[in-house]
Amino acid sequence: MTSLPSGRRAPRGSLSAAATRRVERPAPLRQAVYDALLELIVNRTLAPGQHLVEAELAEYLGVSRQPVREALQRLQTDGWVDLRPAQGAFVHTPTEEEADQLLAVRSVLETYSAKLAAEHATASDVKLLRKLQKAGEEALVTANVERLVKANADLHAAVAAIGRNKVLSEMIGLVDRRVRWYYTPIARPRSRDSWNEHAELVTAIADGDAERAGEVMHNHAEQTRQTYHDRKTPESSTDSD
Amino acid sequence: MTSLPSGRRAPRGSLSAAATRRVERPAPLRQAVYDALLELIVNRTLAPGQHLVEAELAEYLGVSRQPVREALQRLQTDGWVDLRPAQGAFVHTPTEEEADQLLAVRSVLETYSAKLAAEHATASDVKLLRKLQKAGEEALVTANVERLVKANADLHAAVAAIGRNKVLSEMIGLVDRRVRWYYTPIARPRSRDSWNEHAELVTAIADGDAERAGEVMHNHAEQTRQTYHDRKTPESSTDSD
DNA sequence: CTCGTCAGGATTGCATACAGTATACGGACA
DNA sequence: TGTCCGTATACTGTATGCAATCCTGACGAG
Repeated sequence: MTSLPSGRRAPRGSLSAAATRRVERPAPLRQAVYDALLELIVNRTLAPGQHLVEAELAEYLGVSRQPVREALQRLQTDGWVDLRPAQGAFVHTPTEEEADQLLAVRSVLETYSAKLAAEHATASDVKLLRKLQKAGEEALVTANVERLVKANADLHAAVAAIGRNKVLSEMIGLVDRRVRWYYTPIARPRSRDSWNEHAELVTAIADGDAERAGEVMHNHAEQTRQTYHDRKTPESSTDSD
Repeated sequence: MTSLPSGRRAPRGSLSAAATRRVERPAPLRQAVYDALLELIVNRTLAPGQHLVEAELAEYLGVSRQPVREALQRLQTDGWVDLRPAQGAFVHTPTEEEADQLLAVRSVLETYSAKLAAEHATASDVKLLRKLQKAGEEALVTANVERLVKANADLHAAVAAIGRNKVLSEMIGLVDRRVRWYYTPIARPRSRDSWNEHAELVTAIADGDAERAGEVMHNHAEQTRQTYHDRKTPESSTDSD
């Protein structure tokens, strides 16, 4: 290290360039492991209820047990796995009840988020929303499931971000990801309606109409909840919410 | 270990005694460490911004670094410490902005919680609430800060539990603890008002009036938020919310 | 006097080793 | 044949060791 060019320093330029966020930190291994395991859980490679053996995961990922354990810790507090003392980690099995409760909480948080967004939205914020809305519509016509899901997530995340409440944003992010995990594989015959509602939402936010934005989002979320309950017909389809 | 009386077995008697919950599991050390550290943070023994050195904590608690690390992981995801890669753990320093955002989220969650409670409350639930309310009133007249804080936390937790939404309860628990951490040491000149509002709340819940319960709780939470903002007079006092 | 460079100590991140506990299997006895 | 018990195995929980990285402060050049 004695003769290495000190490449860790921030690039030259005015200090105001700090808008580019912090310098890239060494990226701890546990974070990578967390992401990897989460991906495996969400895409069902690791099935709900499955017993996760630390040693196996460690070998599979090419690391030692230590970072795996730390990742499992976080996965537990985020609700993705259950950690039973002296027995190990199990992929969380969502119950009917829990899914509904989660959808209810999501509804409340998203409604508030929409209100805040309507109060804070700037011109460029609206522009971004319109762009995301457009991306969603396009994904809709091409029937690209992958893109639909992503577009939906992006839009909701953008609304949360506009609200300027970081605590709320993080919470919504967490809840939304779990909702998608429960909900996506089951039923989604309402992508068309969903994006119409999104359009309404964006309009309300653009108008700065907090009351209406909250109302629209509330209905939007409750529709999703309803759809979840009505799914006794395992009709395949692609919802984006 | 071969000749020890098998003292871990459940006491003799009918199996139906299982109502006493599960057998005490080996109680992982990390949990104890988590609780210990959280206590130290909440009571300000570990000051905000302070650098937490793993080795020191380990020695202080009489364990190795491993369980300390795992506890720190959880403390991070719960928002109590910041874990900077390759630098270590620092007690989280709450900003003005963050505290307000947290209070806002709390308001939303608690409002919903109150509505649910009004819809689900049984006779025995109401009885419990009345008991907790009474405990609070007593703590109020004896001006016992410790008991006041606890009584308040108990009441809110009970309301959340009555709502029968576990996801919501957990979230409220998390948020409330952090709110108390930020808020308690600063200003609390409204214990009297606070408990009057509690009384109103309990009544609304007992009547099964969801609309009103939500309204009361909303005002209650917003009052707290307001008080937080108005505290430019660091007048010592004892709030319970 | 300011800035760049570099050694030294301290601390984290990861890997490995050991001990304790839970589950599974197999044999003995009623 | 069914039940109970003892042993074996597998896995988790905890402890320790080592390398990489970061921060501090001092020294020297401009």
